[in-house]
Amino acid sequence: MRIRVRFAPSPTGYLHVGGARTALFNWLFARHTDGTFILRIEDTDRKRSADRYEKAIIDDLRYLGLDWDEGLGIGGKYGPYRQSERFPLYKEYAKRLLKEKKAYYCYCTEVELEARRKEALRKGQTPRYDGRCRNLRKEEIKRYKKEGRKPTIRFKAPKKKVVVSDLVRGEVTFEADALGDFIILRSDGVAAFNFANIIDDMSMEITHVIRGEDHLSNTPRQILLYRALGIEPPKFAHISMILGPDRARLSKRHGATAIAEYRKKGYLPEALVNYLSLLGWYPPDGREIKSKKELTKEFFLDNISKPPAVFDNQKLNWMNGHYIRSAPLKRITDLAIPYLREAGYLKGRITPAKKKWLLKVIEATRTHLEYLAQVPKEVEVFFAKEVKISKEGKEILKKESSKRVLSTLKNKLKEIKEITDKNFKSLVKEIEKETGYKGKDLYLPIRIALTGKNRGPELRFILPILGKKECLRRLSLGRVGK
RNA sequence: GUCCCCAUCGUCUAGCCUGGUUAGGACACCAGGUUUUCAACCUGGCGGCAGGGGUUCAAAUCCCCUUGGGGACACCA
Repeated sequence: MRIRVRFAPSPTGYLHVGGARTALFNWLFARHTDGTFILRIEDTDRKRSADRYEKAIIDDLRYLGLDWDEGLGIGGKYGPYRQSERFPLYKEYAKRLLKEKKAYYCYCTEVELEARRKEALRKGQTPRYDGRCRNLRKEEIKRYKKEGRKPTIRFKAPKKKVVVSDLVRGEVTFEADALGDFIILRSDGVAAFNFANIIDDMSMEITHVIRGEDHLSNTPRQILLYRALGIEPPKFAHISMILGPDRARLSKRHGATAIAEYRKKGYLPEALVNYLSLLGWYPPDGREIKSKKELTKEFFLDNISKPPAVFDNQKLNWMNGHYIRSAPLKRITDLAIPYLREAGYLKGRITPAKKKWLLKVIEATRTHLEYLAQVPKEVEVFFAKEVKISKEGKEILKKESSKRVLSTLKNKLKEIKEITDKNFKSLVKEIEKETGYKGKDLYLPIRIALTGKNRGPELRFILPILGKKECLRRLSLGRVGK
């Protein structure tokens, strides 16, 4: 049988790293097994769901390159793939359970329920529905109806031990009285999560449910529902949570958690995917840098690790930097252009000559990058109109040796047509020969006079990128080099 | 509070299932090399089996307890 897995986000917020990791694991498993990856939207909470989130989630999945074979925007024979369009189906199954006496109407109001819940919590008891509406007498029902109460439908949870057989955790046993009768259809007729979820998994013939560990304790409820419907449940794999540095569940207060934020900051999809793949999974050969193709080949549910994983931004940054350095220069340059525009360094159309120049600028600076939003800061020296020299820099320029090096450089520059990658070396050699200075005495004054800073991109990049004219202009700024 | 999950360097983790390893790798950190600087890169170093009981000739590995962390207990998903 062909493997069918799904990613089923609810559109109540942006795709965050945890969701992305779940989507990725599902995707990898589907691709590894040549199965089907399905995207389904769980929007039964009409109040919190929003179209813009649905759109954003789709954008982010596309950005990560996690394409789906069936579902939203694609269709398929198991559709519709939006739960809000499947309400009749849930109702039908709820009615069936009602008829089979496996569910019942409950007339308790939200206010009553909440009060009882709080009371139980206060007393240190497990908050659980007491089943008081299980056997309502006719007159009671009449009275409630008269009061205008709209009933929910509750599932009669059998008081039996439930064993969840989990692919990553093994057999997990839940005690018989751990759960009360839970709501499957709300008073407004909309299915509750546990119900809609299993009806869809069942009717979409999902074979493996790979999801966050926070769903592990939902699973016994769902298994009970499968049993009541006489259906074999899918296989479950609960992957551990992603934590912040303080070991609390990762959330906004830990900083960036939305994939969209990482995208905006200029994280490459392959870096994000690669880093996320390492959160709770380990490649058999121990080599961590992996393309999506390799990940697909090697990913299997066996080597998923159980303990929760702390999200390490430093490692992500390192990995993103690695991909920035090893990607084709042209691609990184193209990706950097929007950031340069935003910084005001680039305006209008980019001529081929300008593009060529930009490639060099990125080549000179990419080794310093962790993410693309850092580009403007790194390339500043090439765009600055003025050269601001630090106090220490001024001290160095005051030295007799510096003055001689710079005036020689100036003269040499005037003699040549243009400074290029090729003649840079010989130019420096000539200055060295003529002045007798080398090393720091030779290079540092040039760097400072040209950029104002004593660190930055390599000089062999700086001179050709600035060009003869700009070099001479900068040398004459602030009476330097006279 | 009750139930469930988890526990190897600061972090991600390999090793655990099928006891015998100098407990391995990656990020970070430190040092050296390379480079005119920084970065990148290369080499080396620092650093860990939460604690306590068992079982066994032998325990990171199997069992129990403690501790710690996380999750769930909604007309949220």
